[in-house]
This record gives sequence, C-alpha cells and structure tokens, in this order.
Amino acid sequence: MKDLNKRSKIIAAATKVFAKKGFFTARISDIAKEAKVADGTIYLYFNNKYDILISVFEEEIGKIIEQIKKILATETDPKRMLEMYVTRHLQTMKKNRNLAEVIQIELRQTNKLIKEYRNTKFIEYTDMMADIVRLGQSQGVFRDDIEPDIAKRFFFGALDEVSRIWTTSAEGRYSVEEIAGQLLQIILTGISAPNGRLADPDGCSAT
Amino acid sequence: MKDLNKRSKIIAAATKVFAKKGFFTARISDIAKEAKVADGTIYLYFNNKYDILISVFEEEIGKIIEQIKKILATETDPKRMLEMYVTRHLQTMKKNRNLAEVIQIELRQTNKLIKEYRNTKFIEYTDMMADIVRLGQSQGVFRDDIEPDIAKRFFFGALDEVSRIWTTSAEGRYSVEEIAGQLLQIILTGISAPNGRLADPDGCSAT
DNA sequence: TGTAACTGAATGAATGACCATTCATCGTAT
DNA sequence: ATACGATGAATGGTCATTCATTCAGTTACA
Repeated sequence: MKDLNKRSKIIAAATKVFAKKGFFTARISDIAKEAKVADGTIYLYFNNKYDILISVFEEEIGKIIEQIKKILATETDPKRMLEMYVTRHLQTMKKNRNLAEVIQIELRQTNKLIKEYRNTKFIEYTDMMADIVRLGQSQGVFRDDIEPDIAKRFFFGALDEVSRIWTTSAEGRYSVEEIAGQLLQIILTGISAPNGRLADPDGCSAT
Repeated sequence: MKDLNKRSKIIAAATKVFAKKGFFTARISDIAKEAKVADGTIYLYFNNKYDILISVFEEEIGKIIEQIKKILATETDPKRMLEMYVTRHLQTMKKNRNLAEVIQIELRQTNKLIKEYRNTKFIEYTDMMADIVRLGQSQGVFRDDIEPDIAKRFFFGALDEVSRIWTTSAEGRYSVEEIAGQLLQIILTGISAPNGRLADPDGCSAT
C-alpha cells in the first residue's frame, strides 16, 4: 500500500533538513534518514530533489495561505485585516521555524533554480496584502498616495526579516505580541488616511 | 607581476555569475570564463569557492558601507539621516543589480554555509539604522515606544524586499525617487513622535 | 648587445570525491 | 503464487581542486 502518510513524512523530514543545511548541501540520504526510509523510497514519491523542494512550498505554504484566507474572510475592516495578517504570519513563523527558514532562504532561490516554476501560491499570498491596502483605500481608511504593489513588498519584507529574529538565535526573547504590536504601530500610523472619514473610531487600532 | 587588478576582475566576474546562477550552481569554470582567466588562476587569488563568495561580501558591501557612513556623517537630523540611508540604499541596489541579487539571496545562506564566518560588515550596516532610531528618540523626534533593534530589521527587510522590484524584472518601471518617497512616507509618519513636525496625522498617540 | 639561467604567474587537462538517481532484489500482503 | 512497495548497493555524471608544464619577463654575465 503506497502510503500517503509516508509522503507527508518525507516532506516533513525534507523541511527539517532543508532548513538546517539548505537545499544544496542537504543530501537525499539525509532526508531519507530523517524520514526513516530508504534513499530509493523517496523516488517512489518524488521525481527528483527539486520536486521535493517544490512540494514543500506547495503543500506547506498552501496550508498557511488557506488558514489566513479563512481568517480574513471573517473580517471586513481593513485595519483589522492587516492586524490579523501580520499577527498570524508571525505566529506561524515563530511556531514553525523550519518552514520559516525554508521560506526565507530557499524560496528566493527557487526562481533561479527552476525556471519553469512560478511560485503562484506565494504570489497569491503577498497579493492578499495588496488587496487589503486597496480595500482600505477605497474606504478612505488608508492614504491614497500609497501604491499597493509597493506596499505589499514593503510589508512582506518587513515581516519576513523581523521574523528572522526567531531563527537567528540571539534575540529569541521577543514575543509575537510585542513584535506584532511594534510593526502594526508603524504600519497603521504610517498608512492611515490623514482624516479618514471611516477611520477606526478611536483612531488607534494598533495592538 | 601578480596583478591586484586581476583579483578585482575575478570578484566582479564572480558577482555577476553568482547573481545569475546562485552560489551552488555557479561553476568555477563559469567564473573563470567570465573573468577571461584559466580555472586554475582563480586559485592563485582565492583559497576556494567559499572564499570567493566571502570576498564579494567583504569588499563590495564594504565599499557601500563606507559610502553611506561618509554621507551620514554630514548630517545630524535623524529624519534626514533616515532619508539618506533609504535613498542611498535603493540607488545602489538599482544601479548594481548583480550585487543586489547576491546580497538578497546568498547573504542569507552564508551563515549556514560557512559556520565560522560572521558577517560583521553586514551587521554593522543594519546597526547603523538602529543607531539613527536611537538618536531620533533621544532628541524626542521619534517615538519612544519603538525598539530600535526591531525597527532596524523592519526597515532593512522592507528595503531589501522592495528593491527586488528591480531584480525580478516585471515592474522595473518604478523610479528610486518614487519608491523612496513611498517608503519614507510610511516610515517617517509611522515612527515620528506625536508632536514632531511630521506628527501622526490624526493625533493618535497609541500606548 | 646577445644569450643563458632563473623566477613565478598562468594554464588547463587530469584527478578524485561526492551524491543524485537507478534497478535488481527482497519481503509482505492478499 | 502474484503483485507491488521498499530497499540500498552500484552507477555515472558533475565539478572543485591540483599540479606538471608553458610562457613572459628579469637578471647575470660575456
């Protein structure tokens, strides 16, 4: 019985190994050992090493996206949506450090490695942020003079680099709430419309 | 005559090749060909492949740091300093795309590759931003409730990801001024002290 | 000045290590 | 007995690195 469970086990192992050693220095035999499986078994579930990496993206990041989408669907206030996005992202990265490492480091290389592969899942993820900004602008809550496509990069970059606090050992002391608070402080103050007619009543939704 | 110039030629070639193919898929023979030099010649100037990568960081990034340091030294107003840092960073990244690629992608892997190597030059670079924030806080220009060590990551991450606009083809249309303007808009509004000249527009003093 | 010996940079073919991938074989469930 | 997942040793290809050799310039001496 070709075990679907075994596939997940290999993906989990690969995530761990890629996180620790990086895609190129990771050996198939490392992944096999971590998954408690023979080297050859991996090729019953994946075509090659790249295929494993792509599967990590597709399946693991896919899960995160679905979760955030579900959460955002319960909310209509753009400021709140931003809060949720930021908080959830940080929570996930802190909790799942291995995945965080793989996203942060290997994701950026992927385009270079595998020309045919456009990481649509990932683009979808960052585009959600641009959409939130647009929504806020249409409601007059966010400044009009901000380009959503620049803002999404700005925010994602900030989130991504900040969450490296937890992967690069030293300053692990900060809590998700603390960091989310700081980011939202800056972001929300920075992009709120000067006299937003529909602005958050107390004008201060951070934290 | 052992040509110092040849060393630079190899570094320049390596920067280009690493940017295009990434450290691991780049072959020494690629670099040699790009530098118009024999494979073996490279080993007269560098110990090994890693050594080339580190040299790219040390020497090329080193130059950038020196330049920004020099520029910042002419200024005492923290807001202006932030403006200068941001603008200069973006200018450099747009101008020198290959180096930008190497920094953005390979830099993050370096720790994993070469355990002994701590990229002090780079830490120095991001710490400059933390120092600017601290300076601003001591002058009462920036909010006190912002952690400089979180802010530096926030800003660097944002800058880094935003400048990928120029390396990942698609949206190369944006100008440095345009993007710097957007970032500074958000950053300065976001971190200014409630009653500074660029005070929080809706008078919100959170926390 | 001509030439013979010397120096060390440059070359690139050859070496050897490493590792992704394959496949003949094994074990187990039905 | 048959089918099929699992195994892991063997294979083959890909480079990083080495090093015997070439080559250009410099010195020494007549």
